[in-house]
Amino acid sequence: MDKPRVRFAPSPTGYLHIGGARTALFNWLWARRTGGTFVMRIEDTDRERSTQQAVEAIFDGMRWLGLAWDEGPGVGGPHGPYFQTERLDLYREHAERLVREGKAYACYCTKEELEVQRKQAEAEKRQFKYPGTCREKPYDPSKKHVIRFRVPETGSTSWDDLVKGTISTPHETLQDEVILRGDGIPLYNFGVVVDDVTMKITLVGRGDDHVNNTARQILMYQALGYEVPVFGHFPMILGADKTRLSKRHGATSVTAYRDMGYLPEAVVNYLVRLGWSHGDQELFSLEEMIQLFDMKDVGATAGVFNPEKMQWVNHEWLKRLTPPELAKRALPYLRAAGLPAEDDAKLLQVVTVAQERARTLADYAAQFRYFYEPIALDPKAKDKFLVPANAPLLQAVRDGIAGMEGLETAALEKLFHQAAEGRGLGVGKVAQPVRVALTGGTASPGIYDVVQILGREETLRRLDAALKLVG
RNA sequence: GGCCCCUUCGUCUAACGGUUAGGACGUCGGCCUCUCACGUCGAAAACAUGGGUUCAAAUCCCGUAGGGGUCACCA
Repeated sequence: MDKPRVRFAPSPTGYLHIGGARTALFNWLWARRTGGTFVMRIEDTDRERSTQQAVEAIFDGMRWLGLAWDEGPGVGGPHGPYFQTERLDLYREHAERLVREGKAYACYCTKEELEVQRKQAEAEKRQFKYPGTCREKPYDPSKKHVIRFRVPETGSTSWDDLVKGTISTPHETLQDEVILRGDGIPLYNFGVVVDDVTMKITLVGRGDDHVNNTARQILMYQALGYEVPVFGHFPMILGADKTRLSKRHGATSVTAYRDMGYLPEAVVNYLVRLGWSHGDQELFSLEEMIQLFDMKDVGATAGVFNPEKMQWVNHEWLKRLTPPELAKRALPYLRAAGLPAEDDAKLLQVVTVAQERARTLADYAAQFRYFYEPIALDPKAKDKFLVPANAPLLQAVRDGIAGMEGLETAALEKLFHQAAEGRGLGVGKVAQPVRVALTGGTASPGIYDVVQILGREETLRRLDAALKLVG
């Protein structure tokens, strides 16, 4: 059997969104898994809404996720061009052939005429369906016309959907739809069929919302005399209110998650688990997914996008990075937050302590500003811990650090313990005031780590400032 | 409204006729501990509903309800 050929065919009307990314991912995984080919095609026939900017945004998102295409824009391939607007001749040829064979016909009805009929049907509470007005009229290319596809009036078309099983569509619910507009631009269903045929696509994996297009497309394949591919329809991704995921549910573009400090590994991992699973396993590398993914394991039910779980997945991936790798990835986020971070030993220390504490790379900047900037003293923390009673403790720590050779953990530990025990206190009683003095708040990484990252000079400066404040 | 699809903890899901219905996120509690987090232990939490079929149904069939999708010279 030939290797599968799959495709991702977005319309460049906006950024790459979560749902599109998952569709792309499933197709990509299948291609990688089977040694097949992943084709990228841009469906830009809606000239009003398609933009070059959106094309770039989609490519950008795909590249970030690590989903490279084997054929398509940029990489070329034997079945191009890969933009529909560059394939207009192909659609016309196919449409004309259908007209010649009587499987399609020219329709001279105007939009206005049809609109009147549609209104009429609506008024009579009737389902509007193109009545076949031009079905038997002779072909006159000199008159303004569109091409309509002739659909059987009875019977039904069914197919064995890879994820949903057998689906059947009665022909009476279909109509003679327009496949080619007067200006030669194909309509969606026709463009898809001609392209999938000429690009030799063997498996069409796409969103659930295309189920109702499938029978008409199959009818077109048959009219054209081409082999029908296998179809698989992935369930929708929903928002918390169980309606289709959209902007009002929050961020929906994959690049928004990049900007929020998510790792592509995590986004892909989360997305693959939305509609697919492998036993109890939650974490998958791209390599593991490729090995384990199977279209047959894709579930049939729509899934709610859960930002909390994606954050958890992100944290898991963050925890798996080595500190140098983490530093490299975190640096741009610290910079973006206006922090004077460098790719140096200090950054390595910061990301190491942040690794278990922050769930996104953006959190590294948000939560650990005080390693790079003067502290923002939390008033409540100040009132509770920077009080005269704690002055001797702060002083003891300050003097101890001032007199230390280095800042080894063991030495710091000894200092804090002595300061506490000498007064019959627990270490926490010392650590908290110091923590407030050094970080401005009551929650931070281990206090010895904080001292080491800040360094002796800065630690002493902050302790002195706190002592002054205490009075 | 017509047609199509879907229905297991709040959420993602496992189960492929026989399980105390499992795991994960989230939530709550214990432990660990210099705070936070991590880790760890534990708890609460689901088969939409009514009929069949079967010795046996979350699993198969039918109905009902609920949800989603789609009905363009958009994609």
